[in-house]
Amino acid sequence: MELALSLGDTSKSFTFLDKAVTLPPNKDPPGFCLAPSFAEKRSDSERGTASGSSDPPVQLDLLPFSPVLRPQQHPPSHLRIPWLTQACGGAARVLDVNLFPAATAEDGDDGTSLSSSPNSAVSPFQMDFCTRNGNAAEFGSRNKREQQEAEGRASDDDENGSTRKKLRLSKEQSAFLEESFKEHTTLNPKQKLALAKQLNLRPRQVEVWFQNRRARTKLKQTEVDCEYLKRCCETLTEENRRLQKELQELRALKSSQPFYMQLPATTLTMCPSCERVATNSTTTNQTSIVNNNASSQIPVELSLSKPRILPFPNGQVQAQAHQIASS
DNA sequence: GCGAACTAACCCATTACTTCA
DNA sequence: TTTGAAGTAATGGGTTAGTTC
Repeated sequence: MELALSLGDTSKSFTFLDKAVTLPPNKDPPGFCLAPSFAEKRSDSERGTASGSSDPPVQLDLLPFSPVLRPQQHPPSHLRIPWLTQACGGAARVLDVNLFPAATAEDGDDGTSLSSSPNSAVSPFQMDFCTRNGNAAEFGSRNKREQQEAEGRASDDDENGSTRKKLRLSKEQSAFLEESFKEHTTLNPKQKLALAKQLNLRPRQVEVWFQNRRARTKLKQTEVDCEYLKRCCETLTEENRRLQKELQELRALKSSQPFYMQLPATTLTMCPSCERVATNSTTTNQTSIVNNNASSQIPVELSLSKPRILPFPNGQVQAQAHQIASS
């Protein structure tokens, strides 16, 4: 897979709940957005809204774009991200929480209730597909095993937990969570509950999925960074090798041409008219002229950079060189 | 105002399980 | 059929910040 890392301002396009998503309509999604930086702790207010971070985000573009759902194409009509549905003017309808008796009874392991809050983000969701009592067939392409898992999920959850059951999320669930993650990498409690309800999962599962997803994102970012630093290191090593070689050559040149040794100057320039070399000392701020008649070498700048011919910077220096040479 | 206790949310390392070559 | 690697859901501990007393 080809990876491309781009740094830029991306988070502004992605808002939460109250603003539309500004994905280009006929263009591929902007890739894999990493914002905010996971190296930083967020304040609780930021956690609560999952937006409004003033820190410039880091965008990681993973190419080719992973085959996750696009808002225009996916998810299917029965799987709408609540905030997207609301923002994009989808056919959202008021959710009657009484449709989810099992959910209100269960309501997740975090002990929060979502049934009665008038401000709950749950209410305007389009909830066409499933309820907590496990009508797993509505996930469409879910296979038999997944259906069995979904049907047995509630009972498994209520067991004493002696054995750790690992439930595989269905493709639709994963895609839906992925799409949500693209919009915001953290969830507030209401969003978490809403997602859990829509996906027929426990809030804890949604929470864990987002945690693991953030961890995977960070891991990918680390790999990209590592690769980038590796290339930087290789480039610098090569550059260092080249400079060392150049330094050796210059030292050899100096030893074979002793007159260079007398020069405190770091810059040698040649007067194009008299063909004399002028040295511009940076330490003494004094210009001296060396007769170049017997020398066949080109004037060079004695530095650790690539040697190059130096023109006289201006006529004043050239006149000064003439003056010193003639005196 | 200050600090201890509590809580919630998160990150991180790790485990446990599933899938696939 | 077996097996090891990779992927990932889940767990537990630690940290941080907000709230309450």
